[in-house]
Amino acid sequence: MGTPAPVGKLDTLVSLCKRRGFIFQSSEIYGGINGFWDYGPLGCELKSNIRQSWWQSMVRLREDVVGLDATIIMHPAAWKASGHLDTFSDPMCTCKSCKKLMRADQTWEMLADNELGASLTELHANGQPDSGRVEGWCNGRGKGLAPGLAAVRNPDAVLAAVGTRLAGTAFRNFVSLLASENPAALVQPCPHCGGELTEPRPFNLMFKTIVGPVEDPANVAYLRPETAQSIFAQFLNVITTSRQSVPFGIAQVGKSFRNEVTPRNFTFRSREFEQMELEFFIRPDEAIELICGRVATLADNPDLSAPQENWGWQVWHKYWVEQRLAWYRRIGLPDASLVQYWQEPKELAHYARACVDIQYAFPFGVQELEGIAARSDFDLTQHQKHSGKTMEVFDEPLKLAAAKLDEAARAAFADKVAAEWAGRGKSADDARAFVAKLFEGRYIPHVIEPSAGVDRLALALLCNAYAEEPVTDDKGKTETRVVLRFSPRIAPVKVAVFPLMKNKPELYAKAREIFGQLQRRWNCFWDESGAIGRRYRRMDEAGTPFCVTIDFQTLEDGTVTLRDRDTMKQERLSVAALKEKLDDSLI
RNA sequence: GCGGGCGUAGUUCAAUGGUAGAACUCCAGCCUUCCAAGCUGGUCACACGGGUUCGAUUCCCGUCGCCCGCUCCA
Repeated sequence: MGTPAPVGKLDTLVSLCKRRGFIFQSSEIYGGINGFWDYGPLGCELKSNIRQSWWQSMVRLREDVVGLDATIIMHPAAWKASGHLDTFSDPMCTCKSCKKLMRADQTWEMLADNELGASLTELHANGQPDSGRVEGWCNGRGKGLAPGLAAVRNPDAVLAAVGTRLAGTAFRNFVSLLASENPAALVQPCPHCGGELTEPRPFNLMFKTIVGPVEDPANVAYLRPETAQSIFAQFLNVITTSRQSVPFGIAQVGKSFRNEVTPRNFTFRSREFEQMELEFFIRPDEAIELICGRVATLADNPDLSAPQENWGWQVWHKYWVEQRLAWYRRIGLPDASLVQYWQEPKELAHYARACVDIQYAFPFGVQELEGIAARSDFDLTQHQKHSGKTMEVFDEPLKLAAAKLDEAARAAFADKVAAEWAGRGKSADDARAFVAKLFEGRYIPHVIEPSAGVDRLALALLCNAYAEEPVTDDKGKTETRVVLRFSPRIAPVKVAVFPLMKNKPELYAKAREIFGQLQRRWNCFWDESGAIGRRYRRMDEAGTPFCVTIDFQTLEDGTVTLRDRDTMKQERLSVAALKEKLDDSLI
C-alpha cells in the first residue's frame, strides 16, 4: 500500500469532486450561487450512506430513540421562543477605518477585553484623566494602538474641542469624546483601531419567506436554521404516541438554512445544509437524586458502555460524546484526525452547561463536525413559556420515590436544592417550586444534543479518503494513482462488475448475470469499456472498494476475480463466496 | 459586507484586437486473457451583461463565481 497523501490544497479535491460527480456548484450554468452546492451521482450516494449509518446507529439499533421528520418552515413563534429571531438578526457595524465587521452590541465588550481598552482605562484614571497624559498618549502609544482614533489622527483639534469635558466623565463617554471629530455628535469607536463605526445595520441570518399568496409582513415565515426546534415543538406528540419515557431521544435528519456572512471552504460552510440531530431527554439531576439516592458524575469514573439509572447530566453528556466518537471511527475517520474540544465555561451559551465540539483536521484547519451540548431544560422551558403548553412529563418512579420521604426529609431536600440553585445564580423561589413539582413526579426534561453536519462529514470523509500514490507498471513507468480510500460501509459504489472483454458474447452474458445478482444487494457499477486497468483506476477515483472481473475461467468453473481497491491485489473465488465476503465487509 | 487575487473544453495549461490550440479525460469502433496499453474517429471552452471598435476571448465598466485575508459561525 502506498503512502496516503493528505489533501494539501482543497482545490485538488474540489476538482476531483466535480470530475467524478461528487459535488457540483449549484446552478452552475447560471454562474453559480454562493454558498450552495449540489451532490452528483456519487455524492448523493455518499450522503445517503452517511445518513443511513447515522440513523442505524442512533435510532434502529437503540430502543430509546425514535425518529421525526418535520417541516422546514415552522410557525414563526417557534423562532421567537428558541431565541433565533433575536440572536439571528443582530445589528452589525463596520469600522470606516479598518473595515472590520462586528456585532454592534459587542463593541464595548470587545474594547474591554483588549489592549486598547486596557490602555484607555488606565488613561481614564477613574474619571480623572490628566490632560497632559492624554495628549502624550495620543502622540505616542495611541498611534500604535488606535491609529483610527480621531484624537490620535488629529490630537490638537480634537483635544481642544473637547477641552475640559474629559474630566469627571464616565469611561464610555470619555472614549467617545476622543473618538469624535465633532464633540457634539459622539461616535462609538472601533475596538480594533479606534476608527469611526458605521450605524448598526440589521443582519438577517435566517432566510425569510412568505407563507400564502399575499406578501404581507404578517405572513413572514423562516426557513429553519436548525432541525432541533421542531423536535422540541413536537415533544409532547412524540412522547404521547411513541410509548417512550424519559430518558429517551428523538432523532431527525434534514435540511437547515443559514444566511451565513461568509460561505467558505467548499461545502464546509454552506447556506443550505443538512443536519443529523438527536435531542436526548433526561431527568434533572435532582430527580435522579430522589430516585437513586445519589447522582453519578464523572468523578465516579462510570462505565459508559450502557446507560444506568443513576447517571446525571454530566455522565449522559460524556456517554454521548463517546458514542459519537465511536461512530466516527466506525465510518472510517481515524482517531488521530479527530479532536475533542471542550468549550471553556466562558464560551458556553448562557443556557448550556457543557459543550464538546468534535472537530476534524481539514486541509483548511481544524473545524467542527459536530457539537454535543448539554442544554439543560432551556429549550422545552422556552417553548412552554411561548406556547402556553406544559412540557412537563410525569415520572412514576420519581413520584413513588418522593412519596417515601417524610416531611423533614422533603424540607431538607428543598433547602439543599434551593442552596445549590442560589449558588448558580438562580432564584430560591424557583428552586422550591421546581422541587414541589418533583415531589409530584413532574419536571421539564433536560436535554443532551449531539448535532452533526452531514455535508461537513461528507467533506471530511472525502478529505480523509483522498490519497495519491506512485504506481510502477511492468515497463518500469511510474504514474500517480488517485484513490479514495472510503470505508467500504460508506463508499458510494460498493462493487464494480467488469467483463474482461466486451466483444465475447458468452463472457458478456455471464458478467451481466452476476451483475444482476449483486445489484439486488449493493450499489453496483457496470463498466465494459476500455482496458481493464483503466476501469480499475476509474473505480479508484470513485472510491469503490471492490471490483469483480468475469473472465474465461468464470465460464469454466464459475469463479471470478475480486480486486481490492487499497492493495490492488486480486483473489479468485466463487460467486457464493464472493457474496459472503462482500456481506462481511459491507454490513 | 470590506480589501486583494483569479475566471479559456470535464481537468491541467496555451495563444490572440480578425471566428481559439494541446495533453489527459470522455464517447464510438477496432484490437486486447487483469491495472489509466495501441490504432481510428468523435464530442466539448473564451463565466455573464454592457461599452469602445468595422470587428472584443483579448481593452474598459458592471454583475456573478472561486481563492486568500478581515468578519460571522446560537
